[in-house]
Amino acid sequence: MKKLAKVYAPKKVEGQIYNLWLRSGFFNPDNLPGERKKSYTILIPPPNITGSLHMGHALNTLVQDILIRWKRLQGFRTLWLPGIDHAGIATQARVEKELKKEQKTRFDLGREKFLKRVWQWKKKYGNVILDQLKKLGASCDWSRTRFTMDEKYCQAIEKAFLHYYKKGWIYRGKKVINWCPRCQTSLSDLELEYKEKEGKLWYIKYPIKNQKSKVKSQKFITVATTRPETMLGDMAVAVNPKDKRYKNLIGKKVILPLVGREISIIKDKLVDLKFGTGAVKITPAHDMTDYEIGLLHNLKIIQVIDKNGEMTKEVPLPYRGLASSEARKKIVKDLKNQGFLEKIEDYVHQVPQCYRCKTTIELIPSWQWFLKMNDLARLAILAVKTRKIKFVPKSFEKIYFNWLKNIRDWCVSRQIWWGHKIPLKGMKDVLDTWFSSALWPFATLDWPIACAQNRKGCKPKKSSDLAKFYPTDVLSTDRGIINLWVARMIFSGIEFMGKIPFKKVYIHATVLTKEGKRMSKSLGTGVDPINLIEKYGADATRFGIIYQIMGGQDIRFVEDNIVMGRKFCNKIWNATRFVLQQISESKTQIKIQKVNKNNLTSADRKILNTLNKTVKLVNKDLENFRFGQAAHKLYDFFWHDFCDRYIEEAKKQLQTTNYKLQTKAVLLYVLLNSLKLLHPFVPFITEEIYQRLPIKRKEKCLMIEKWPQI
RNA sequence: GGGCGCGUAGCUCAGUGGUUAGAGCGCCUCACUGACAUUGAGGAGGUUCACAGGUUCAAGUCCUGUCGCGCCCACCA
Repeated sequence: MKKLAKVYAPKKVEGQIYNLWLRSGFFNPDNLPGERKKSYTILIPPPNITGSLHMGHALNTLVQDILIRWKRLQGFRTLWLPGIDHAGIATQARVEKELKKEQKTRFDLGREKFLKRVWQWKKKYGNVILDQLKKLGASCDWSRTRFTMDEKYCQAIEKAFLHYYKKGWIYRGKKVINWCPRCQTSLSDLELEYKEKEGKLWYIKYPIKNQKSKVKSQKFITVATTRPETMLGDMAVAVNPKDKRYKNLIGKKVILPLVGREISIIKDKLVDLKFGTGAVKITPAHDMTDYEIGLLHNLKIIQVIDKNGEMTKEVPLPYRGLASSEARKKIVKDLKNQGFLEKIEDYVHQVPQCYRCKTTIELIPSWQWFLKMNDLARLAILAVKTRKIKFVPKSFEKIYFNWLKNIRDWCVSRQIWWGHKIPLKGMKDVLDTWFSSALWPFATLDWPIACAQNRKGCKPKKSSDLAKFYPTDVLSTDRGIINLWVARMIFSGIEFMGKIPFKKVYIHATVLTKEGKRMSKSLGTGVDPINLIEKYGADATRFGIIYQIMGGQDIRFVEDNIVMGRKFCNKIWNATRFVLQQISESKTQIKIQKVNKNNLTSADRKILNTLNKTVKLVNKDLENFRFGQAAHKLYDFFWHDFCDRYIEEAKKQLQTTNYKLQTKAVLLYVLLNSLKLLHPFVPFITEEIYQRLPIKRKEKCLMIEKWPQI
């Protein structure tokens, strides 16, 4: 037995230990020893191929690794399946940014060459995060790594699309949709970010036609708008039916300034009588609400802004071809000159922008593919209502229900190039990247190939992964994609597999800066977990982070806890040194399995009892996703109960011939069981120590030992 | 505009209505005695838990309101 160094040096052991695990093959459930009848499965939320590890990933990885390692020790057939996401818009935007350095656009290259470029990118950066996860100690089954554009995965997408299509749930239609003029694509409502901007509220006077002029009647109706350039597409002015101010104007015509078009004054409940003047200009082509009002009132749709954010030929000559922002300036100037501008107010409002490139969104009418959401939303709601799927913390179910209850049909087509083609003849569009993500829980397990189709849908072949691992146990993710991703996996799972995709949805805390702000790469407020691992070691980083996760509550990250983690690792190391020193002096074989109950001192009994109690409490905490609480208990047990109290007492007992042997046995017994308990949290150091432990009946790895029984 | 969460020691956070409110980090004093100075022993630090009311025999813990902070949702143009 090699002597342990006085100070634990993580760098010396982490790489070796990770290789030991890889060589063992035990990350793969097929290689696990023993019977292991029950499976336990987690699928990793696939990181984008554009990214590198940040604190959110690190935390999420720890949560999943702790659960998997714990269940593996408990004798489950554990699968933690890793993978990566092609991340349509995000990746495309990223590669376009690279191209920009060469002063090129994707259109300069053309579709084929551009896609070649993206695949090169994928090859280079596709596995960056997954490789970083290994540094954290993630025990994923790398042999099952999936990519959303794998051939098999593409088959799943095709199958799913056609299924919906045949059912009549996917249809093509022209609607007002969110359009990113930079990415040149449609976006779903969930792909917008709202940013507060200081703008103006322009009050514009629309002259009322045919005033057979009774002296007192109004000559104008004034509307307020934040986007005067859209007025060129106005098809009506709407007021609330209850608004007394305008009652006598309903049905009258107004002449649209600058355009000369005659449009009507209509009534609609959707108009808020408290906002602005209570009269709203209705532009069905460039506003969601206006579009809906337009449908109800049979208004024509005239598109005045095109896909490049420029004015179309539907507008009067002076404005044609202008960028919408230029058109705005000119229109305001002209309105002012012609006396139609009543006043301008400062106004702060939320402006939608593209969640990937931050360009301001235009709303334009466009032909797109939509997936009907009514029935699917109902399935998704039911699964959570009936508690088949539980959110932890439960409060997040509200966000989920809220979205599903007010859902609109999902615009699933995108006008980008990087993604899955819509599997119909002659279609150039590609699918929303989230359409493929929605199939993750079963597409990664080789649906539909693993299926024997029958009338009721998919029946997985017995030997397939799909049969063995679906439904999965836990989905752990960030709150930001509850609707974008989680909800869609739930209804997809039920629709295609006839079963929910996972039983629990764990929404982990968000890691904020010390100031309580979001960590952001561009602001330089992010903390790089890889740096922490370099500085303190992976175990210290793991323990320090998880120690702070006390519930759904967001955490403000401070390095202090990582310092604590490092000290704790050193404590584990040195307690081991002590125990090993005692045992190596002894010529007698220590039989830890047979701690003689009759010869125990009160200190012996106490530590054994406390150990049992700790096992029980840690189990309970982990069952309930209380990771921080479990870490606290283990810390207190190991440091205070074991080191401060028992080891100190043991030093005395070791002087007494009567107790000497028994004390050694208890020391080794408690140490071994502590290692097991600690292993999910600090896997490297515990494995390293286990490898050096002089015990009989040793497993190849601590990773596959037996979790302490109570 | 609606919803959710938070405001406890210098910092980051724990605290199932019930004894003198806890931990880690930081700070101070002492101790390098064979596991560990990434340690051990001891200590200071909360006008008592943002503020104001209320329920209760009893409130950091429950209720109402106010202020401050953060997040999510939303078709006020």
